[in-house]
Amino acid sequence: MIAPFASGAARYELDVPPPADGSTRARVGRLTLTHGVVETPQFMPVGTNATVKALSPDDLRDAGASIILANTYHLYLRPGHERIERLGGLHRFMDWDRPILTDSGGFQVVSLGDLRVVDEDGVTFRSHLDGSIHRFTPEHAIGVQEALGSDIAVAFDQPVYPSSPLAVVAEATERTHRWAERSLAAHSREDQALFGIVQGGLDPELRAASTRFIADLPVDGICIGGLAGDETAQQRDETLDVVVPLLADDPRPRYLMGLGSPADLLEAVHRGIDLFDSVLPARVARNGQLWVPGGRLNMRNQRFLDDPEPVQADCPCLLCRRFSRAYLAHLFRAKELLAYRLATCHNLTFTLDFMVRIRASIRAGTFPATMSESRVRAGRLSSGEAAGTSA
RNA sequence: GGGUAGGUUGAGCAGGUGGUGAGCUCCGCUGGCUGUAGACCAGCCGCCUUCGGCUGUGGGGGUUCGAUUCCCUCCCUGCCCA
Repeated sequence: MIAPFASGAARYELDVPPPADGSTRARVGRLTLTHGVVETPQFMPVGTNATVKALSPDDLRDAGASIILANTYHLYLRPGHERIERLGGLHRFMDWDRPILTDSGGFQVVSLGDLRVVDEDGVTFRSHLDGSIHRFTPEHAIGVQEALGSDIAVAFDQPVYPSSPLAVVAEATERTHRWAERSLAAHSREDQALFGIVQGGLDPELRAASTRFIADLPVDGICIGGLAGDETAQQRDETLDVVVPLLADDPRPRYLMGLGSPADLLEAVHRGIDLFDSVLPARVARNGQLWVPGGRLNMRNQRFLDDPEPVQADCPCLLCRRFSRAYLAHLFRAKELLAYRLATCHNLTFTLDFMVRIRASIRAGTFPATMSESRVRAGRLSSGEAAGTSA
């Protein structure tokens, strides 16, 4: 049994450790933060601009969100972290009183592409909003996050696409390590946890080295970055099978950054991941794709125009309680704003309920077998492939 | 009734003054989206047997080797005047 982890701003306890038979690395835990408790495995909806697009805080709560993610880079540029601090901090600003994790802005180093230049000290980039020039260093990224007042800050890192050449991955990974140390040194806020990020691309040795390096730091949690990119599912699984076993006796939560499809969540929980975030359920919802047990519905398809049934009969979300598929299909065609809210409510409710069922299954000692419905959909969890047997 | 401007693929248009009109935007159809520059992007969107072929510029007729273009006539629509 792993001893609980505790720092000034975070405490992590395992309610259900992974089974001794090695059939799965899945576990249930409780992460206690300044603004509340997060049960793991858990999914964090992404609210980049201090809002989960299309939803109110009440909608988020109704969907079952216990922690959300916000973005350092975006809030620094607009409205400005100092303004948010003056206005009482991020929680008060967006009226969300549960935990918030802020991503450091490292991901934007990749996603903004040509707008930035990386050097050893930090990143110089052009604002995507007005073209003005800005600079982020590990110290600055931490300073912004402390001003925002999130429950969890994340070290400034330099992710690269998984398919990048090994030399590129190696350089970015080593720089990420130096930046993690600087992030840690710069961090001072007692009521805010700090997570470090493992990089290393798809190379097993780089990944292992990065895992050891980050795990040796006194951070409050271990992020696994650089995935959810252009890698295959198998490459992702193999990478997790390198990282997680090295953390087997580590008492801190493991956070896989950027993954969010039901199949991906299931697979990664099986391989020992505790926390997730992704824009996927919210983004695909806005684009008309609704997640239901056993598959997905594209509400733009004309077959839904006369469909009086709810999207998912047993779903407690605002959409499914009160409206038909036909109504939602109409709203999407008319580009009515309610479409985006209702669809996002549903997909986040679905995703967060999926995590509830995963936790229940782990508690019952039947994971992943009782998730068989999803298992068929995932098509990847075979009995001979149990995580622990090969690790 | 007179005058005038028009009639182009579901809608709205562009273009075309005798030498091969399938171009655009909507609408529509189908995919995609994973630490959010994303209520977005991509493909298709006359017909067929689709690396090609056929049809198509309001209807009919005429001139011509060749007509969306020139001529005649008819129909329809907007506006102005009676």
